[in-house]
Amino acid sequence: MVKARHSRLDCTPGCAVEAAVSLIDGKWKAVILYHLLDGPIRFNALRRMVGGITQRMLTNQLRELEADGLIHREVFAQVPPRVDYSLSDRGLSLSPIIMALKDWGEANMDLFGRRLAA
Amino acid sequence: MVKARHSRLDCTPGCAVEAAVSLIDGKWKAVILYHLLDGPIRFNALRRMVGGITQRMLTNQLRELEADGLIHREVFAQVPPRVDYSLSDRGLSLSPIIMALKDWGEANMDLFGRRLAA
DNA sequence: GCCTATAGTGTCAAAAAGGATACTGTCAGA
DNA sequence: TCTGACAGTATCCTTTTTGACACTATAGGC
Repeated sequence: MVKARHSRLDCTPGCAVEAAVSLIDGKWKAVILYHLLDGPIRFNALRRMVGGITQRMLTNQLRELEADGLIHREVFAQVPPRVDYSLSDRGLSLSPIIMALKDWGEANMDLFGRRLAA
Repeated sequence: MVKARHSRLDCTPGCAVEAAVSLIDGKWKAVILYHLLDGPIRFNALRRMVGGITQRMLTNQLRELEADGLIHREVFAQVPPRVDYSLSDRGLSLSPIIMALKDWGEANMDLFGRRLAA
């Protein structure tokens, strides 16, 4: 039951674009999805991969992605807790977007201060 | 001379993704770029196409896109003023991203309240 | 003479996003 | 016994983004 976090779309042309960006905007979501492309991953592992994100933000973003039906959250009843995050089918269908972003970013690193090391 | 609006990229993997989204995030930029794919367009025509954007926001977003080297701004010395906006080569190279967003958005309109009319 | 369109700018305020820090409970290892 | 890892919460605060509204100058049409 996806809640209507995304309203106000009366759908001019270009609305589809707006709808899609609304799911991956913010500083972190696209990066999170990118790392999830490699397969299921635990909360703290993801946190280390993303780098620079606080626990609070990571939790927030993951919850929103889950609410939008893009990722799955699986809790293991273990005692050092374990939670795996993975892409749903819908999330996986975003991969053309994510990869396009990555390719463009790599090809245009010169726009930014530092260059990709290797 | 592109200014360093985009700093802090010490480049973990996934940084390319972060860099790319930083250029098209916000509620409007991707939509603006999408409409620019159809060719040069005047300020107010763009405003009408985007729909719901204020003058101030449109101006802001266009200036940022220009600063990032994604669009050109051509001023005609006429007296009802005329300014055309168009994609630069670099902006045009974003089209895979924009089209991927559009395609995904159209394919997943069911996530959002209303459906694309036709 | 008045209204409209053009492409903006300036100011103020509200809302959203993001960040810092401290806290939870349990178990394994030193 | 003390510490760290795990996956978070809760609270507070700052920064950024977005929106509302008013204002500019000039030319053409009525």
